[in-house]
Amino acid sequence: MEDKPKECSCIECTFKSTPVSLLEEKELTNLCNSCVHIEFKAGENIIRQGAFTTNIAYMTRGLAKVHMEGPLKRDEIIKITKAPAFIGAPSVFSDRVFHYSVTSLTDSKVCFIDYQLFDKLLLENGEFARELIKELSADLIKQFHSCVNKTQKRLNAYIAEVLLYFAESIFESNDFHLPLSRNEFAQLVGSTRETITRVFHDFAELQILEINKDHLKINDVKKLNDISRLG
Amino acid sequence: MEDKPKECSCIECTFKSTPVSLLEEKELTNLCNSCVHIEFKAGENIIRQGAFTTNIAYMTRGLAKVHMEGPLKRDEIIKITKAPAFIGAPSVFSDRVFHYSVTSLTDSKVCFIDYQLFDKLLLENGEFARELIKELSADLIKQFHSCVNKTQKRLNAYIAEVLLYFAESIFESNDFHLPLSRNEFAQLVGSTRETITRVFHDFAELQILEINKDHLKINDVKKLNDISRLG
DNA sequence: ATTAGTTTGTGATATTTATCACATTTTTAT
DNA sequence: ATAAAAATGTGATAAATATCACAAACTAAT
Repeated sequence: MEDKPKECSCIECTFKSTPVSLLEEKELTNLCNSCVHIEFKAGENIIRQGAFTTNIAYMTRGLAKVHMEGPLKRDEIIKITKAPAFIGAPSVFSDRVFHYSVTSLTDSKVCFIDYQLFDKLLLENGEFARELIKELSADLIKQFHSCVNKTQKRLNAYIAEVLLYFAESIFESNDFHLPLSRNEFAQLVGSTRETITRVFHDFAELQILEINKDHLKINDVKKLNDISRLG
Repeated sequence: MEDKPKECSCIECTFKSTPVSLLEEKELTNLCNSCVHIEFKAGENIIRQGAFTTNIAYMTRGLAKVHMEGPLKRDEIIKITKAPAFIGAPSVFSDRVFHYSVTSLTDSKVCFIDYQLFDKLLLENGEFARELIKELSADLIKQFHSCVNKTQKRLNAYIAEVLLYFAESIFESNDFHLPLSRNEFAQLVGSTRETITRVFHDFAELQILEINKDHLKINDVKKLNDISRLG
């Protein structure tokens, strides 16, 4: 182990994620020296459900789907994650077995950090630990919300919500390329490919949406919002 | 602040919860001196959605429902929590506003801990922080699972799963008093009062369940399990 | 004990969404 | 460029569950 950072992109991470920005220089150096950066192409599997792990995976670039094989052996997408994010955190901290898969939706970059070191950071740097607690807490609450909304809303309302999520939180634009197939979108909202087709067409007919393959343009955010809230 | 514990039930907590058991004696003493124990009767509201908070709520005895008003203004029950548990943790750590309500289902006891002190413990005691991270992580994964199962299974299968959960995890007996009304049970599984009645009767007809008001007896765990896994 | 309020049960019906079958389009590989 | 494979669109139909309306049972209060 060396005592100063080599050419290592961990330094850049500092500006991207609150937890990492709290590390002291020496800690960051250690982090740099015991992590591996790997690039993934769109569609590649980053984390595989059922695998045992001793690494913390920190996605520094790209978009990924977090998905899980359900009891009926069909895949459900739990959420869409945008870098930067600790994509494997809850699994590593609970029992070291991944309970879900993560697959990249765009080209992406993931930094695998040795768990031993990470654990040491947690023990020694309270602020780092606190930030991680904050992130996990926020994730948990988001999860509560999306589960409640999915359960309570009718399908077109939940689809409207997810479309707005893509526009607002993922792409920050009302005009974007949906990084999911119709089938994957169905897995995300708990429906089927055919029904997604139909709802998208309904939205297009109502002049809310313009659809061209995977290119979506939300023309009427207000109406989509109304559907999301009331429909 | 005094420097030795008064008659304070925090000491007992040590044996109940991993995070608390990691505290040093002095830390535990401080905890004792800055927390308030409150008892709740069955049905009383412990945490109210929308309220601002500066306390960590630690339930030391009893059973509670964690519930949330959904977008259609109907209540959904997110989960059933059994003491000991940090019932408000994720909300306090993210933005200090409760995103859900917690209502006791049995008589229960809750310890409200000042957030300032709690935060200090987190910063100074890395192992305590790590345990909290573990708990939050495990909660998040449980949440993923229940959301996927609820989405993917048909209703009777998910109801079977929830009944088994009560038997195995909450009461550790196949013979118990359901602490929820039909309507609440419906809110937990995402259905309606009427449908719960019908499914319970179906299970009774199949000799799987004996029902007498809120007293349930699971006669055929194996069959209920089959329904949960495949149905 | 009687009444009022709440919870539960039950049948008829409506609604939503899945499923199935097949056509069409798009993508990928040769 | 062509064939094969994968993804998408579309109508007809089926299945699951919600909704509605009302009856019955239970609970709590006077």
